[in-house]
Amino acid sequence: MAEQPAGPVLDDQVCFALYAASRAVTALYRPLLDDLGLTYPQYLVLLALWERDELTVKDLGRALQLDSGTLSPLLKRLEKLELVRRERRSDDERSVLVTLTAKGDDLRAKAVPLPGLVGDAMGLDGAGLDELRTTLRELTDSVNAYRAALPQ
Amino acid sequence: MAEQPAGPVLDDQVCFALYAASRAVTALYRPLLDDLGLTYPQYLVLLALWERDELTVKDLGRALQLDSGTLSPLLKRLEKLELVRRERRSDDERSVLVTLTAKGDDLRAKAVPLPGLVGDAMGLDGAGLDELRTTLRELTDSVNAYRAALPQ
DNA sequence: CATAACTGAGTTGTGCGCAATTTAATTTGG
DNA sequence: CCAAATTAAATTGCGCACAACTCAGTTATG
Repeated sequence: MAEQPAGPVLDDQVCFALYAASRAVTALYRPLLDDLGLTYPQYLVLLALWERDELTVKDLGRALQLDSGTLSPLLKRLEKLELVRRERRSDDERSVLVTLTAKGDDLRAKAVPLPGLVGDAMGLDGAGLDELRTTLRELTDSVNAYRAALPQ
Repeated sequence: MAEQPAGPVLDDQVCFALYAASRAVTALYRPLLDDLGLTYPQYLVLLALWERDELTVKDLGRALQLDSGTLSPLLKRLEKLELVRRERRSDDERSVLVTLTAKGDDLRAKAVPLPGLVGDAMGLDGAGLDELRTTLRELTDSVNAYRAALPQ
């Protein structure tokens, strides 16, 4: 019998592998996004807006799984960078519509090469990436369903 | 031909799937760790210490891929909770040895059920978890090698 | 129509992550 | 042996994440 620590082991944990992988990928994006003057979460917000201009803070929160406590200050910074505009909806003054400025729209072209570069660095072929993305999405859905079932 | 946004799409990105999965798993751990009075990164530090007491800050940084800017204040909080002790090494006063207190050691027993619970919530069987962990570790290594090759 | 319930943003406070800098201790080279 | 280079922690500053709370606007109900 091998020695066996009387508890969980760091390197056995899928949760740690996820945590480490996520931070490694973000760290790879960092110098690339620096050239665009963006952080990684800001880049994700712009990804959502490039896909469809005119999203409310609530829409962005649903797409990125982030709440207003994270998004409100982040969007203020993007507004200060003149990449997005924020305005209350006239038909429902509770909602804030976020739209791209011309400057924000222009940034899209500079972002096009990023996913390819990062995909290469991951050391997986197209099929491997597809499979990993599918597995991760199923895992996320499963975990979130489990979470929703737990609390009061 | 379907419409195609002239740029990267959020839901196509493996990087976003990683980011979302990592946060979902951390969020599942949160209420469980609340019962132990720990945050997720604090739990990771204790995982490393349960495996082998007596690690320097540098050792912990290597194991968790975190720098002293993150670890120093985190370890101070663990010390204030009386879960770890910190002391300079007598043979090299630059290094700080982190060791478990009895209270920190006792917490291990309460942490034993956590990985099983979280594994269940992920909706993967043992083989699926093994494969995912292997894929993620290879991805992390590949990305970090790529990063090391880039800068000055 | 009044008021209670709900909804969407924003604010506050805490704890990461990480770059950049500082300080002290050790090692190396001349 | 001493100055320069290296190393290990700690500190500072910024931007997330997220819980808890506030506030204004909207909807539902009696």
